[in-house]
Parts: sequence; C-alpha cells; structure tokens
Amino acid sequence: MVTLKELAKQLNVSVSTVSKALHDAKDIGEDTKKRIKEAAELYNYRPNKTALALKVNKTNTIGVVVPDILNPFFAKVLHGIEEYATKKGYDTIICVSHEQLKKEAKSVDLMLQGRVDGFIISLSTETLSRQDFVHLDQINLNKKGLVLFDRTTSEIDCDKVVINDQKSTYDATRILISKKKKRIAFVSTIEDLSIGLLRKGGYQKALVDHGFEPDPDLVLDLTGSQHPHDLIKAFLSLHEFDAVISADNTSSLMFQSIVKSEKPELMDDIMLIGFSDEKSALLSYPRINYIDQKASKIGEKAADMLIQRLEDKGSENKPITFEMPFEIHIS
Amino acid sequence: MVTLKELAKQLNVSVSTVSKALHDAKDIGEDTKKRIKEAAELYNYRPNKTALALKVNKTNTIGVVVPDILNPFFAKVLHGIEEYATKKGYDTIICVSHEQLKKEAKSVDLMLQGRVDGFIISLSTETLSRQDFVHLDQINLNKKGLVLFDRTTSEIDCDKVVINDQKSTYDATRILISKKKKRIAFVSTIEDLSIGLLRKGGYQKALVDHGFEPDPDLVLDLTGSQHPHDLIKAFLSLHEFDAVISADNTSSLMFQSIVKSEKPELMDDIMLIGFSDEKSALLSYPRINYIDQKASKIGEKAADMLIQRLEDKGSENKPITFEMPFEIHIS
DNA sequence: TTGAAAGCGCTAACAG
DNA sequence: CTGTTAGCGCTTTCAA
Repeated sequence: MVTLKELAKQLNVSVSTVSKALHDAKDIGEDTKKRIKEAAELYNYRPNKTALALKVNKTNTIGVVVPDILNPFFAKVLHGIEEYATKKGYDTIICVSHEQLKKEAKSVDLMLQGRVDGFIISLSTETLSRQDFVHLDQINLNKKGLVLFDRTTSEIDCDKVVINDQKSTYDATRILISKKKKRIAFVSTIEDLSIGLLRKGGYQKALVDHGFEPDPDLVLDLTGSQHPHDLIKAFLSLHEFDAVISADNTSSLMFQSIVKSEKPELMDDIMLIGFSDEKSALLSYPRINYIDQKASKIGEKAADMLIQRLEDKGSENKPITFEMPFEIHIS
Repeated sequence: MVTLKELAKQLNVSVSTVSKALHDAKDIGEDTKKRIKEAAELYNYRPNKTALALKVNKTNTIGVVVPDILNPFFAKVLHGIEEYATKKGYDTIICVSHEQLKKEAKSVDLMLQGRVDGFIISLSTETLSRQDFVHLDQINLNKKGLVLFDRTTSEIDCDKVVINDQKSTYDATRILISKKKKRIAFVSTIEDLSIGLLRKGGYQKALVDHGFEPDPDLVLDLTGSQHPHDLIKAFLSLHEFDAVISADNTSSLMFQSIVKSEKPELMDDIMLIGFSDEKSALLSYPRINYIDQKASKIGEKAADMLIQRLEDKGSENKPITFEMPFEIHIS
C-alpha cells in the first residue's frame, strides 16, 4: 500500500501538496496536479481509510447486530442494509447475538470502540425478556446513531423500523373469513417472542371482531419442539379446521407438506397463509399464500434513517418509528 | 468516548503513564495503577480501535465477499465465519457481489483501503466466467490474506476451502443405485455454475461406472426459469423415473412438493436426494434426504485458515486447499 | 503555488 | 517509577 508520504518523496514534493492535488484543491498548479495524479494512478495509491477515520472522527461504517443470521428474515434485512449502505459509501460490520443478551451487549461494546458511526439492531429474545438495555444506553451516551428494527423496545428512545405484526395476521385472518372459512387454526414456532404473541393476538382479535369465538384447540404451538412433524400430525388427526394462519416462515411449509401427505383429500379445502416472500413461496406447490414483511425494505429503510441521522447534523429531531407496510399475497 | 488524553488530564499524569497502567506494565507503581484503572472504569474508557489499527497497522477485521447472502448456503458460511472471527477477536465486514464482477472488484478495492487484514471470498458467476482476477491479484500484491471458498479458481494461488462437488453427487447417486433405483433423474437450478456442472458430472459418472447409460431426458434444467413449477410438472408427465438427485437446495423441495400433488401414487417409490441441512430438511415431510455441505464449518475453517496466516508470521508456507467432508443423510 | 506543522488516539523507545 | 517524544497516514490551517 503506497502512502502519501512515499508518493511525496518520489515526486520531490511535500505530503500536503500531494494530498491537496489529489483533492483537486484550486491552489495547486495544474501541471503538478497532473504529475501527482499520474503518479498516484501508477502506484495505485488508495487513501488509507483507517487514517481518515481517525482524522475526521468518522468511520463510515455501520454496525449491525441481529439475533440469528440463519433466519431468512434477518438475512434479507441484512441484504437490504448492506446494499443501501454500500451505495451510500458505508461499510457494514455484522455481529450475531444468538438470542443472547451477553453476546449482544458484547458486540455493541466492541463496535463502540471507535469502529462504527452507528448501529442497526434487532434485539435478542433474552434482551427483551430481561428488559436490560444498558448497552443501548451506552450507544446514546456515546452519541452514536441507533436504529432498532422488528424486535424493538419502547424503553429506548431512538429511530425504529417495525411492521404492524398484529395487523398483519388480523388482515390475513379477515381474508380467510371473507373466504367463508369457519374454523381457522393458528400455528407458531415463535410463541416465545413478543411479535409471536402480537401475531397470535391479531388472529384472535380478527376472529372476535367477526363474531367467532377463538378456539384454543385450534392453536398449535411448535415453539422449541424437537419433533414438530409429530405435533402437526397429531393436530391433524385430532382437530377439524378449514384454514391455517402461520406466525412464521417455517411452520406453514411444514404444515402444508404434512397435510398433503396425511390428509390429501383436505388440501383443496384448507387455505393456508404464512409469512414468506416471493422467492421462498416458490418452494412449495401449490404456492403458499403469504404475508410479505418486505424484509429487504426494512433493512434499506433502517440504513436510510441511520445514515440520515449521521449526516444531517441539523436533524436533532425527535426519533421516528417507521411502520413498514406489509403485503398479503393470495394466489 | 473518553480518550487517554482526557483521562491523563483528569489524573494529572501523562498519557503514556495511563496507557502503560492500563496495560499492566510492570514499571508503574501499584497505587497509581489502581488509581488510573479506577478512573478508566469510572469514565468507562475504551481504547479507540481505529487509532490502534493505524498505530500497529492491523485492523483485526476480515472482509468477506459473497455472491448472494439470501442463498442459505452463503448465509450459513457467513454464520460460521462471524462466529469464529468474533471468538478470535476479529470483526467481520461483509459485502455482496450479486454475482457481478464489478461489484466484487469494487468491494475488494474498498476494503483494501486499509480496512481489513484479509479476505474470505466466494467468487461471483461473472468473475468465474470472465476469468478476470485482477482484483484478487491486488490482494496478494498488498500482502493481505486471502482465502477462497466454494467458488474458487486455480488461477489464484491462495488458501482454499472447497467441497468435493463431484464426489457428493457421485456418492448420492451410488446410494440410489444400491437401493435398486434404475431411472435416476437430475434436477438443477445452477447449471450456470461450475459447481453445478461438477455435480451433474458426479451423477453421470456414477451412472456410467455402474453400467447405466445417462439418459439426457432425465436431466431437468431449471436454471433461471421464471416458472419452475411448470417445467417440473411437464417433466413429471413426460418421463418415468424412480429417483431424483437435486443439485441445489431449492429444486428438491419444489420437486417433492409437486410430486406429492400431481403424482401422489409415486411418492413411495421415488427417492429424492438434495442439498440441505438438518434444519431446512425439516421443512418438508417426509424429511427429504440430503447432502449436507457443512456450510458453517466451511466458514469456520476459512476464518481459521485466514487468521492463522495473519498471525503466524512464520508461516510463509505454501497455500493449502482444504476439502470439507460432506455428509449424506438418508432417513 | 507550495510547504511546514499540528493533531486525530494510541503505543513504545528512550530519558529523566 | 513517570514523562517526553516520535510516529502510524491523513487533512488542514497558516506561513512562506
């Protein structure tokens, strides 16, 4: 890696002259400018970002902490963040909390050590259940940017990007009702998350609002199960239903697959709605109906809000919570 | 963020005294040490990593470039890298090439500007088809570490982590043959990748080696198709087969789902083997048979090799290519 | 039009 | 035992 100094020596000029020339400062002679630029090109000079970061106290890096990168939702959000950040000239450092408060706090702490300008975080289950947010306070204390998404908390005052979880399943349930479905079941693998409960709440509220009494027997909780297939099979043989809402992106696929094997005759009558996206919906046949949370867009939006804060020095405005509209796809 | 300087001023000592005290240097008095450490604790001092990086010319950061983070394989590798790197005290910067040479090269170029100590890369389709590796040469030129994985090239001399793609499908096919399967089909959505061709090659070679003549009619190419379902349905109605090898992690799921709907009577006789992992295999019922590439382990291994190079100054040894053993799971 | 010098936060050799 | 100094690579006044 060539440095300014080395270039300067080569050209028999001073470091500052080289720096200015490369920045097209008007007080440098056209000829020297040209000479310097050619040399920079020749030696393939690249400014050292670390030095720059130290100098101007800005790393142009954003730190992302997610609970689980193997979860397609988070992978998609990450994708949106990375894409937008890159476009805006920011690097993206990622850390995974594995749903643990300790790891989350440690990640934040590490990145806080002058590595990033701001954070985009989705809180771990443990963080939310323990309601321990001191690491987030640290971020604010250090005057770094912070955007929370999806798994957020009202305890921390910062920008947020969320989806209306309750409304998503409410609307989905309403669609099923409008299709004359009478016994709508609910499956979930995320009953331990507040968004899981919100989604169940939306389902129940829709039922009540439309004159149905929620039947607890029609709620299947797969959370943490080692043998979800068996639970689903048992459920199939014990209960009658004509539609299913799934609270996550896996149980609907499992459910459909098992119904097709075990009760193929029911397939035409049972309507399923899960959470998914255009691409993943292709994995099943017939294509599953799905609520699209617009994960990539959530990532983009979060990155956008963060970068806005970082660059608009004037915007000491109050934090904003952006609600990303979801889409329900029925085929 | 408190700096050494500020701490020093508070305590009326010099910056270097503070620095040394915090590093437990033996030449600082126990009492001052204690005083300084307490103050550091009190003011929540954290060393600035950017300054450190500049000072010691080591960023403790590794740059990762993958073609597509939405592909579960890459997400898993990333997971392995992140986990291992974090454990070893390294940050992970990620960039996505979207299968484009230009983006890949740009990402490398950006990270080369003093941001990372080394790279872990899986090459984009375009990079491989154009055989353009100048950006990788740049890495070597700048004496940064480089580990390629999965999508590699023999043109570049560096550490690599691969799986034996041909052998994976060869073995899988052999298993099908041993189960008395006579007409084994092959589906793929990645015929445009060299690993896709290797996997097909393994399938074909196994057939030949066991006295079967590969039937081109039994090879279904879904690459780039907008309507894979239709192609699969057509295939089902046109051809007879008793087993299927899938070259990727999506087509096997689609295939199984469609067979169950369109030709349920065949389900018991058709044996499928795809690429997947323990968790994703649960999405289908009956659980699909799968080749597990050990993606997380590939990530770990790549990170391990890179960090080894970065820290073992002595190891100017020749580059190594590590072949990650795969596992075939038949249920 | 160019250069010298200071400083971002830190470490480490060398003095005191 | 503690402080002074130089320097990592860069930008940016201020002088020349």
